[in-house]
Amino acid sequence: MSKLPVLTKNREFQRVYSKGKYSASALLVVYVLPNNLNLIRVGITVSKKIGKSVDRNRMKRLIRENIRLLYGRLVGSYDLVIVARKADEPASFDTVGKELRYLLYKLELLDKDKQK
RNA sequence: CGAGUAGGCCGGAUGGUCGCGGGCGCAGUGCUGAAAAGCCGCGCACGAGGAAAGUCCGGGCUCCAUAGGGCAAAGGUGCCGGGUAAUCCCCGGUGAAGGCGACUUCAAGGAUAGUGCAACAGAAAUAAACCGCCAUACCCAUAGAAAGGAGCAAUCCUGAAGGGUAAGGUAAGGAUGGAAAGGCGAGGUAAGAGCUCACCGGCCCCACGGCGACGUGGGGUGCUCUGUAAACCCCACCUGGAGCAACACCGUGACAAGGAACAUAAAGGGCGGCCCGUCCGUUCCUUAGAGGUGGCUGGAGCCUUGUAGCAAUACAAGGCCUAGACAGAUGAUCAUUCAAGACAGAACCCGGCUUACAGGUCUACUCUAUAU
Repeated sequence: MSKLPVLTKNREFQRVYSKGKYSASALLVVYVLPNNLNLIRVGITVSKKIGKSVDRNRMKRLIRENIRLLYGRLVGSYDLVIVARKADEPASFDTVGKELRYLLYKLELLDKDKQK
C-alpha cells in the first residue's frame, strides 16, 4: 500500500470547513468535500482544548491508525478533515474506530461490501 | 534493628505481526525528467526527557544600530575568594539563625547623607512622669479616729498608723507591644539612676593570623544610638535593541485589498434536507510574495582513563556519532513477566534555575537501643 495522502496546507483545511458537509459524534467531527484528484486525502486536527501535547499526540495517533486500517474500504474522490472533540475520559483505540466507521458510513464513504 | 541527613542512578522489560520518520545502501527501469534527481520497491541499523515543561536568568548564532570613549536615564546585582563563554548559576569559606547530631536555611552593602512609615494595644513609640516609689512644706488623724469598703441614709465592716494637698525628685516596678531607653548581680541612695564596680554586649584603637569576608588577644570608652532599605534613597559594579515566524537564497503571480470600465437581473451555487433570509458577477491596472531550499544539528558534545585542585572545574590521551520533523515521526495488536508503570512529547542550539513526578535502587554519614 502506498503512503497515506494527507492535507497539509491551512488553505485546504479552510476550504473543507467552509464548503464541505460534516457529521459529528461524541468524540469526532468529520468534514467531507469532493475533489478532482481521484484519491482520498485526510487531514487530522486536534486543538489545544483536548489537553496537553501528550494527550493531543495520543489522539492523533489513534485516529491515524484507524484511518490506515479503513483506507482500503473508502470509495470516491474526497478531502476529509477529522476533528477531535473534547472528551472527559481518554479515548481508546476501539471507541475511536467504532465512531469513525459510523461517521464514514453515514457520509456514504464506506463501502460495506469491501469487508476485509 | 529503628529513626534520620546528604548525594547519585533508573523511570517497565522481552519477543512476534502490521505501520510511521529521517539516514545509508541496493536495483537500476515501473512512472516523471534532456540530465541530475525525484516517486515507487527491497534491505540495514537508528529514532523524545529527567524534567523535552515554565520561558525565569546567562551565552552562542543572525539582523539592525554603533568611529572610540564618557555622562545621564532605565533596569539588574549586592559578605569573601575561586570556577566558567557567561550568569541572578556552581564550588569552597565567613557571619547569623535552627537542630543532641549528620546537616539545613539566609535578598547577608549602607539606618550619624537625607526623607518617609510604624496600625492596634499601651501611661508613654524616639521620645515619656499616667500609676507607683521618695524626701520637703502645710493640713487631717494617732484610738474602735482619718483614709478605705458596703449601704439611698442612719449606720456597719476592716484594722493599728497612717492619709490628703502642693510644688519637686526618680526611669527600679506596672496585664501593652515586633521594639520600652544595653543585660544581670553588687555597691550606692531619701527613693533612684552606668552614679560606681565585676562579668557579658556595643563602639573606638592596637597587635597577631588570614589573599579576603573575618577571627583571636590586649587596651580604651559608661556607652545620648528603636525597627524598616523585597519604602524612597545612597554607594559600588554590570547591561545597545530584537529574535530561527531571526536571517539568506530560488521563485509562481494563488488568496486578498484598493481603483477603473462593463453589467446591475435572471439563472445557478454555498450556508447539512425544505421555506425565509443572507453571501457569491466579468475584465484590466496597482499593491501585494503562494510555495520551496538552506539555517538544522559535529557541539562550550558524550564516554573512559590519567594529571592538577578540598571542590566547582581545567588540561591531556583514547574511543564514539547519539532525533532533526514542518498538519509536524514512537502507534495498534498478541503473548510472557514483574515491583503493575508517575509526571509528561524535541521544534535553532547550549549552560543554569524553578516547577511536576508512581515506584525502585546505590553510596556516605548521624543519633538511639541491643549485643560483643
